[in-house]
Amino acid sequence: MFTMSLNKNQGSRTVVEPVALGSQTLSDTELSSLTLTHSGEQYAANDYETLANIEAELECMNAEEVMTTEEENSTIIEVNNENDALLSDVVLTDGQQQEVQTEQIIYTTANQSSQNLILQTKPTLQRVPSTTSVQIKPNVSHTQSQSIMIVSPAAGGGASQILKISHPASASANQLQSLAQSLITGKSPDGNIVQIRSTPSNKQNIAAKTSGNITLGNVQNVKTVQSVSGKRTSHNVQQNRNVYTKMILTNTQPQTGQQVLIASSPENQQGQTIKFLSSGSSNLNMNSPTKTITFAQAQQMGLLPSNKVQHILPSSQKQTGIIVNKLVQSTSAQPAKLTIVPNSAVKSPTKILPAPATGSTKSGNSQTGSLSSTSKVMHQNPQKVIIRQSSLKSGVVHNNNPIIRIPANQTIGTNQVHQLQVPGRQVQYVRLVSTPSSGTSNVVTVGKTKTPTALQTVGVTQKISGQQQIVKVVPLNTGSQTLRTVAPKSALSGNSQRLIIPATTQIGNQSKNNTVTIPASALSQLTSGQAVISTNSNVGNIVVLPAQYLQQQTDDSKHKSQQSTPTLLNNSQGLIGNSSSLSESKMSRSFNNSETNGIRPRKPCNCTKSQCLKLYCDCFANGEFCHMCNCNNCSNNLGNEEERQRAIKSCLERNPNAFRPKIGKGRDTGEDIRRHNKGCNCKRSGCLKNYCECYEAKIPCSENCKCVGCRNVEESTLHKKSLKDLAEAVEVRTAQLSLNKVKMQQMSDATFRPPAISNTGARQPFNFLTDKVVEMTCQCLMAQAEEAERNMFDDETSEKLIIEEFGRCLKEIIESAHKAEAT
DNA sequence: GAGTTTGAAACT
DNA sequence: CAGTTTCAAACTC
Repeated sequence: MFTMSLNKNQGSRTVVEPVALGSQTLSDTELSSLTLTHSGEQYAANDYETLANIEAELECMNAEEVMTTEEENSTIIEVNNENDALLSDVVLTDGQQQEVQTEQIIYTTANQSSQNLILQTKPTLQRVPSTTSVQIKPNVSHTQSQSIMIVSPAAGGGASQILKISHPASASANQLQSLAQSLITGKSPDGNIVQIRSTPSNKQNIAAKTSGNITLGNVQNVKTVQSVSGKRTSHNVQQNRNVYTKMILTNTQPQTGQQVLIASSPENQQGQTIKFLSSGSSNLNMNSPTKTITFAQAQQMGLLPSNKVQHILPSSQKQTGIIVNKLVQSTSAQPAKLTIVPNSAVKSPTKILPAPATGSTKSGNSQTGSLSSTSKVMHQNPQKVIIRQSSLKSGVVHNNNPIIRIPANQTIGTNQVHQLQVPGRQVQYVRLVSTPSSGTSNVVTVGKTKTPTALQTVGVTQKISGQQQIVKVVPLNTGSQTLRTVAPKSALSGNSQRLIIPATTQIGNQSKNNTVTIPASALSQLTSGQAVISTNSNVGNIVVLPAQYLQQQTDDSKHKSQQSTPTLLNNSQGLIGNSSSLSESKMSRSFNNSETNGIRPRKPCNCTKSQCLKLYCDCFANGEFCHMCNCNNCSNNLGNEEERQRAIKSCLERNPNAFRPKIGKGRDTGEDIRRHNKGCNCKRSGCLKNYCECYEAKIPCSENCKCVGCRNVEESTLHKKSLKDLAEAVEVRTAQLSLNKVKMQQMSDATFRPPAISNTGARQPFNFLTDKVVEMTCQCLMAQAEEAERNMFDDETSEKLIIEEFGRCLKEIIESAHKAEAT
């Protein structure tokens, strides 16, 4: 495992920690001797430097997608808060999110056969990234190839570069760094391979000077290199063979139908990042991209801010799809696993929606991606990627959207994999499709389970390539678990295997096997005849499912879920989410347990007429597929994807922000107060019942609201408002009384009218309640209210004073009446 | 659990 | 954009 630390707060300062690569410790000087080879050719590191000198300015690929300063936080890396041990190896010190240059680093953990290191830097407000120094410490022994992946936004361009470097197991940290510095090859928007050289001024000195450090920040100098045949750029580092250097530069234009992995944060999108990694090296089994939603699609769906998305195109054009977070896989065919470690303090719900039907989705042979929102460090064969989300303010609930990362697995044929992330939403879904021809594909979904549950295993049988594979489904929960096999719901015809997996779930204890974790919400897919495909060819295919799913499976499929809901809640994986979303808040109320455990954060819907394809349906509104709901005629599932896509499109046409969280931060003041973006419109509930979305979200009504008689105000404002409300109420009441009086008078005129003068000839008291008297009375009450406000009296005292004033007014009226009568 | 109330979403 | 209708959740009994 590599360990690196990044200190954002102090600009470029590099935090270096002792690193051990595998069992070996490499000296800094080893770096200089490192050479790169490509296709049998050997290149010295300097050669690549020379290549890097080919200057061509690569326009910022995502020029239009520059981060806006409006967003304060970026959500790029998810951090697993459960596994501190895991994080211990990964040291990421990012300080304030809103700081100038924030960079995030993602790196993978090494496994036996390969080590992967992913470094990710995050673009921030400033266009010129500061230098980021990363120190890498390999401390895990390994056998074969190792890779380093560096993802960093281009300076100011918003484009992300991904550098993948495969290196020999024996490579030292310095060597790795040197590789990273020496050559970065990417793909420009026009399809050219580009090389990016960091800090050109110190090319030769980089290795020595920055020994132990990788500078990612200055990617400003992008060099375009002529397209390599096959547009693949990979280099073997000759030093111990098995070393590859690969750099992939993100491209914002998914022109060729390539799909883009999208990660976005709903509210605070500042640092949203989309990463796509594709295997460029033939030596690496990364040929197949995983299809994801296109960028435009994501934007269309409102899931992805247009100015904050970055994509990385696969280096190979053959690949029609983009592999997201695809790790370099060694030829050992070991399954790659992606682990997303959610930021500890902040849970960011993420949703993945199927791409709109209109979006072109090419699919080709690709490896299915694996998505995991959380995972523990695995020491097993599967490669792992740990993605850590930084930049979220810890302890503060945000609307920040988590990032969806999908490790590449094989997906073959026309199957499509769509990923969408809905900001502020609680559940991430990944649909993985693999064709039978592909043999195996790893589908990894991560569900996070905090509460240990009994281990249950479900076996899903499916035929792939005429061969029946069994997928073992085990509960996410860690701890000793017993597996049991459950008969698959239905045999799947080979080509259309689908899995929808909530990204928020986390991989539980997968250390022992190649396991796939499937959140409960994804189970519905299985029940509908869809199967989870295990991609691991050589290892037992294991799919981890929530325990409750097993129950569901064993039960009649008709049972829709209210039964299972409680169980689900208990075992449910924690939502990584943004507490700011309305849905989340709903969830928190209704499913407190699930909030943290959360597989199924929300209540099942009960839609009957909307087919769950309108925003009436909470599931749909949250970008989730219905699962274990009580709805009738539900079309919010993969089986009706086209229809669903149309519905999504329709909703977005009506409201481009339809799928964005309703609750966000107040922007005016910058205060960290959640508020309803649209505001409520309550009239009768006083905003004190759950009918009110503000109240439901446990936030006070704001100026955005158009509610009437609102009582859902902040404590501080309650006092003032109560007085004003009281005065207003008096005024309204007075007006009503006046109106009633008029009406009464009219009625009296028509029917019964008490004599204005009593039998004694005296004037009746009510005749003294003229409009002027009422008005004067109201003025007195208002004056009293204002005075009480000035005096800062508490509500009770103020009300008392006003009432007393009212009594005094009445008394005066009566006295006046008596006087008039007397005269 | 049926019926009512409520307000957002959808529709006109 | 306002008014009305539809819808599903919240609420009441």
